Amino acid sequence: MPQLNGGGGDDLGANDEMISFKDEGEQEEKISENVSAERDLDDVKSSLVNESESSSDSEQAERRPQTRPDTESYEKARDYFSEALRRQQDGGFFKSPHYPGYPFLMIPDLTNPYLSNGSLSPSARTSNKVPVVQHAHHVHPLTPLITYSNEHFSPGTPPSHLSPEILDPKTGIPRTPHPSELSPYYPLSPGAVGSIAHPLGWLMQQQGQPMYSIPPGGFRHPYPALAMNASMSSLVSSRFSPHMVTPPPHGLHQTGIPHPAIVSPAIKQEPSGDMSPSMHAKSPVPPKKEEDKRPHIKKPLNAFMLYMKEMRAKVVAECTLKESAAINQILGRRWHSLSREEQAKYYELARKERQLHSQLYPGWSARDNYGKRKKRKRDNKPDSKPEDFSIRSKKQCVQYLPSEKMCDSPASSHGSMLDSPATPSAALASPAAPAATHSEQAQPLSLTTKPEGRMHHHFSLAGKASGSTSSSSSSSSSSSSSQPISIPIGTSGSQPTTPILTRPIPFASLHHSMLSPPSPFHQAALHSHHALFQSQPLSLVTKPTE
DNA sequence: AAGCCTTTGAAGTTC
DNA sequence: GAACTTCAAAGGCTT
Repeated sequence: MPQLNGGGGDDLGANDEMISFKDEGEQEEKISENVSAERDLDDVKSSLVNESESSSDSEQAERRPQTRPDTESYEKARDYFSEALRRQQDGGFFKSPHYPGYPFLMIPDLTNPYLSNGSLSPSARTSNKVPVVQHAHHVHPLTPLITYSNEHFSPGTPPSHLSPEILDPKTGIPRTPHPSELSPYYPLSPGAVGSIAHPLGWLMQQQGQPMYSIPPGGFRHPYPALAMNASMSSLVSSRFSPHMVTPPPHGLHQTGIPHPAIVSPAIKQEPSGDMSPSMHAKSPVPPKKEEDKRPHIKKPLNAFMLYMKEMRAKVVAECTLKESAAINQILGRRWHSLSREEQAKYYELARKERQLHSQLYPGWSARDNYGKRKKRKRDNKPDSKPEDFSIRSKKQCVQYLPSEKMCDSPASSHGSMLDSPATPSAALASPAAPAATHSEQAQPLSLTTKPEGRMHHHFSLAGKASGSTSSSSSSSSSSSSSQPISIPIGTSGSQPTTPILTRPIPFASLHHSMLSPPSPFHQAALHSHHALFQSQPLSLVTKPTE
């Protein structure tokens, strides 16, 4: 699969673009971004502090220790990360790649690829926690889009693009590199497969982790029948394991390489790490098991998810905050503050992901996962009135921004929309994907339309939707998603914060601005606007701005 | 142990 | 077709 390294195809261009290093200006941007991140963090932190303050002292006493266990390792990792950052800023050897983490160059994933499915390690959750910072710690600063090009890897291995075949570390037999080896995004499961020299093997070894194995005889493309172009193969390498593709009649799939997008329910129940690798290698899906036992094929990640995956470690490394919810808020804001070009890259990646996913799992549909996740029922009164919201939600919201600022709020919304890969570039971002779906077409604009829609949802929630028990969760999520700037305070339980609010962003104007590329002036204004916003605390909303 | 929280986006379902 | 819902990641927190 030589093309993995840029064998050509339209992907290459995109990949090249994506793996290109940032220039000086971008470096500066990064730095300032870090600064703004600090502010973001401060915002969130302050909200957390407030939250803590609302809690009893004893609660705080109990909580703090809980967040300390990793402190030491975290500090170390942080130091390491800082060092890496410093190097980046020095413009030296370690320069920040455009997509430091993408595709999915998350070390934790490496060590626990599909840990989530429990196939490899004792506890996905546990194993995932500590390394949060280890991303920074172990992600080689020179590892950009591995998926698209692994040439940045393997300090000790010759770049595969130099030779289509690589030697099997075990057998010494030349073989074609398996996609999985090329991209750590979807790291192989050490337990599932023996030990192959992963491009990040040096890292793995560094951690004392087992290397990935390959089946005797080396790798072969598991799905020869699967038509794949260069772009696909590159993605396949990272994200979608062939497992779920039409089951190979003769077991080529028996490489047993777990795919990140696949989670076997059965396996999930089996957290023990003593599961024999062969078990996975043989057949991830017991023939007898049916529907419910079918491996769970995850949805392809959307642009934001890709962005989050890549940036999470960075944000986490920048602060001591580890709560994903808080981190996600920051990331959400950052996402909106990204330039449309930057977002466009992620949209493009997401588009490819979807494309690849659809080709790998032709029969798969999001419907397959629909309603599978068990939701804890909450005691929201089905017949609660809209007003009940404020009453029901014990959490309070802090107003972070002057009310008038809320209007253009920013960073999150306003700016984002303007900066987001709006149409024109949207075309660039998610260009007429082959068979572009309606959703795809609306994709870049969704940023704009969503808030409105959700607002709707929110209001209706109070009225109609509130009736559904399951809606509580989603509603909370939805409502809050429409106002990422609102942070709940107070802890009383997990009652969803239902800050209703929203950013009164004139849809029409937003839409308009999205339809027409921002002028340089506009851009400049936006940037200053972002700067302003970012220097401001989160804005709040406790009540629906009906 | 399972689910919540939190984010955006895609795609599902419902009306 | 609009509105609403679910899931994707992640990890601390809650139930």
